[in-house]
Amino acid sequence: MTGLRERKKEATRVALREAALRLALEHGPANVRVDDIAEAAGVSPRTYNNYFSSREEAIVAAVTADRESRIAAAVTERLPETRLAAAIIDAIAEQYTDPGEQSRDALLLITTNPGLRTAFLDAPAALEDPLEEVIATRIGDPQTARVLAASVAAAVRVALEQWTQPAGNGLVVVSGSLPELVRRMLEPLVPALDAAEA
Amino acid sequence: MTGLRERKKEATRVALREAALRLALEHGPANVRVDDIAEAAGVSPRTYNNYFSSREEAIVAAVTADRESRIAAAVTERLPETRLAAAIIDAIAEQYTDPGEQSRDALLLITTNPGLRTAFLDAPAALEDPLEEVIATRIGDPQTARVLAASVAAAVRVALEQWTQPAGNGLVVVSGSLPELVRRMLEPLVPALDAAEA
DNA sequence: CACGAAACTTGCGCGCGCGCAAGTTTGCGT
DNA sequence: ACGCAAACTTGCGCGCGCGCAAGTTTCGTG
Repeated sequence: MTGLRERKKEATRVALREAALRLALEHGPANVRVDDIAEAAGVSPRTYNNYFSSREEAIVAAVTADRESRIAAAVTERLPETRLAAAIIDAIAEQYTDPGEQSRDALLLITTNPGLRTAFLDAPAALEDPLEEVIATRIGDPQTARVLAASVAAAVRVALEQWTQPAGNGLVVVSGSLPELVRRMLEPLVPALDAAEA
Repeated sequence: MTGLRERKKEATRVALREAALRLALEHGPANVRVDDIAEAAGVSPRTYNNYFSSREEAIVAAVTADRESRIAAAVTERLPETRLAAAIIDAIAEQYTDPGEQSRDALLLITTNPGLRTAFLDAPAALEDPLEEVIATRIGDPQTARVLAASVAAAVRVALEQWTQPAGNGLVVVSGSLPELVRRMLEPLVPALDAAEA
C-alpha cells in the first residue's frame, strides 16, 4: 500500500531528475544551476538538496534510475538455483545491458563531463548494502559478506571506469559491450566467492 | 635531489595539516574554518584548497600522513620472496599498527565526528593506483590487477569502518586490534589473489 | 649572470551543500 | 470528524570548493 505521501515524494524525485537531464542536454551541463532544475521541477532549491546531494547526482540518476536495487532483486531471484558467483555476475551484467534508445546521448553527455563522470562512477557504491544482505543469506559470516559485496561493487566501478575512458593513450583498447566488460572485471573475484560459499 | 620548490611545498603541506589537527583538537572540529587553518599556517585560504580538497582532509592527513604510499613500498619490498597475498596482507597490517602515543586523541576525534570519519574512510582509496602497479608487475593482465587492487582497497575501507564503529547495536562486537581486523577482512580475498598469481 | 618558461600563490566571485527554525501537509488514533 | 504527531517543504545564512586571471617565485639554459 502506497500512501499519498510516498507517491508525491517519488513524483518530485522523478520530476527533478528528468528536469535535470533535459536542461543538461539542452544547455550543456555547465550552464545548468540547481536553481534552474528546482524551478523547472516546481520546488525550491533547498528541496532539491533534500533529494540529491549534488548537482550531478540528479542527472546521472535520470539515466541510472534505481539500477542498484534492481540488481539486488535480480541476484535474489536466481540465488536458490545457482551458484553465488554466477548469480551475481549474471544479474549485474543483465542490469547493465544497453537500454539504448533515448539514453544514448545522455551517456555521451556523462562520459564527456568530468563531474558527471565522477558521479556516474560513484553510483555502484550503492550496491554494497543490498549485496551484502543477499550474500549474507548464502554464506554464514556477515563480515565476509561485507568484504565480498564491497569488492564486487569496486569491480563494477572499475568496469564503468574502463568503459567510460575513450582510451586515447597508447595501450590496448578494451572496447566490447558493457555487459561483457562487467563480466570480465568480475571474473577475478570468482575464486573468492566460491571459497566463501564452500 | 630535492629542489627548493619541492621542499617549500612539503613544508606548507605539513604546516597546514598540523595546524588543522591542532586547531581541531583545541576548539573542536566544528569550530575550525579553513580560513583559520590557512591563517595559522601562514598561507591564503585559496592556497589551502590547492593542497587539500576539503576541510576534513587536512585533519585526517595529519594522522594518516602518507600511509598509502608506504604500503605500496612495503609490498614491493617483500614481493620477491613472498606470495602475493601474504605480501599484501603483511604490508598493510604492518602499516596500520598502532603508532599510539600522540595520535590516540586524534583518532578519537576522527571517529567521533561524522565528517572526519567519512574522510578517514575515503583515505584507502589512494591505495588503488600504487597497488595496481605493484600487482601488475607480478601477474600479467593489468585489468585483473586493477580489479584486485580496488578490491583490496575496498576491504581495507571495510576494516576501518568496523574499527570505527563503536558497535552499540545488538550484534557481535568485532573489537581486537586494527592490524588483526585488517587481516581478517583481507582473508576472503586470498583465493582471488592466489588464482591470479598462478 | 640574465632571462624566459614553468610552477606556485593569491584575491575575487559564483554557485553549491547544508544546518536551523518556522511553516505546511499527511497520516493515524480516538 | 477532529486533532495531534510525524513527515516534508522552504527561506535564510554561513562556509566551502574551485575556475580564472594577475602577480610572484623558482628553475633551467644560453
